[in-house]
Amino acid sequence: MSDVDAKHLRAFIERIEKLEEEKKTIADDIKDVYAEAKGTGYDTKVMRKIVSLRKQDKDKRREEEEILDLYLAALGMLPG
Amino acid sequence: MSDVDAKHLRAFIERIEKLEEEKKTIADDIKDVYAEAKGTGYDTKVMRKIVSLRKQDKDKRREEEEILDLYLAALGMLPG
Amino acid sequence: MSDVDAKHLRAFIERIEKLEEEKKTIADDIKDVYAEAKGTGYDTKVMRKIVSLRKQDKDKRREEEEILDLYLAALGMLPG
Amino acid sequence: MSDVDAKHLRAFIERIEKLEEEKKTIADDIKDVYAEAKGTGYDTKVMRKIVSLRKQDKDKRREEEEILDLYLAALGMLPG
DNA sequence: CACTGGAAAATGCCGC
DNA sequence: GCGGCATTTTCCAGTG
Repeated sequence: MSDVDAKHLRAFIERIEKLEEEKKTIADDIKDVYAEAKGTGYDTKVMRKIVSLRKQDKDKRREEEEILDLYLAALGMLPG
Repeated sequence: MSDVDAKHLRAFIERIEKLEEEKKTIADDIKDVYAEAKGTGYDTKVMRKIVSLRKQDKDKRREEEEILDLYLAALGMLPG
Repeated sequence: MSDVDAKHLRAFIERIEKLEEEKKTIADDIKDVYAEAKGTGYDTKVMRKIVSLRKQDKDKRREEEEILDLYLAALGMLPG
Repeated sequence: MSDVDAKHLRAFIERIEKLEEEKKTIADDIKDVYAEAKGTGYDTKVMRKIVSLRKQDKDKRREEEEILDLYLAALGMLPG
């Protein structure tokens, strides 16, 4: 591997590591919020379940749009 | 649960969801970097290994510093 | 490890391997059904999406029941 | 899509869902065996490794037999 | 501190 | 043959 390649690879690695750090920071922030909520008396287990259910709603809606696109594409490709 | 509580809980949930979204954005960015690296010919599996190893190094170093601090603290030699 | 232990472990491993085989058989059956459907003109991508959405429905319903239990438990209303 | 087609599609979907359920049942059975093994003191991580290695062996042996068959066929020495 | 449940990573599969 | 996608497996934090 040439020096140039090595530099290139190193740049990629460093970009990733920087992003990973940012991601970790946010993950810690999330933990903090749960901890704060717990500190004011909320049940984190319930909270996590709520967050999870709401996420499922979003995901499902997104997928329903996808399948609609699939249907439309299928209809657009019919000979008639 | 009173209205005030409900509002409070809702605020926590929304903070979490916002953070989760940010986290997802960054995770996607990381994927993009890997994809870009792959597009220029790098093996992402190897790259992931490198990132992982370097992370272990970092964690190890951090841990060693913590232990050192513990020793220093025990000896009453820490400025704090 | 004693001979008895070795036998015991071996028995566990073999039970697992047998089950894994059965699982693979069923996975292959599923593939066959998709292939058959494709052969009669259906779009497998659409089919997979349908199956996936219906599965989400089921999962979500199950989770909603779980969170209901959590609520009831929190209110001290669960016979547990 | 005609009613007949709809019925046909529905039948395919239901066959798949039934098989998926069976697959899930077996997957759960496997989990149970691991749990039982764990309960009697075995390290499931090690067990998983063993199962995985043995699977690789099996796959490798199968592949080698296939290659052998190819050779034999090329030489006109296969009974089929 | 062991266990469960959820996130992340790795693998395999399908369609193009 | 490859890229994207889904499944599976692995890992880790949170909980009791």
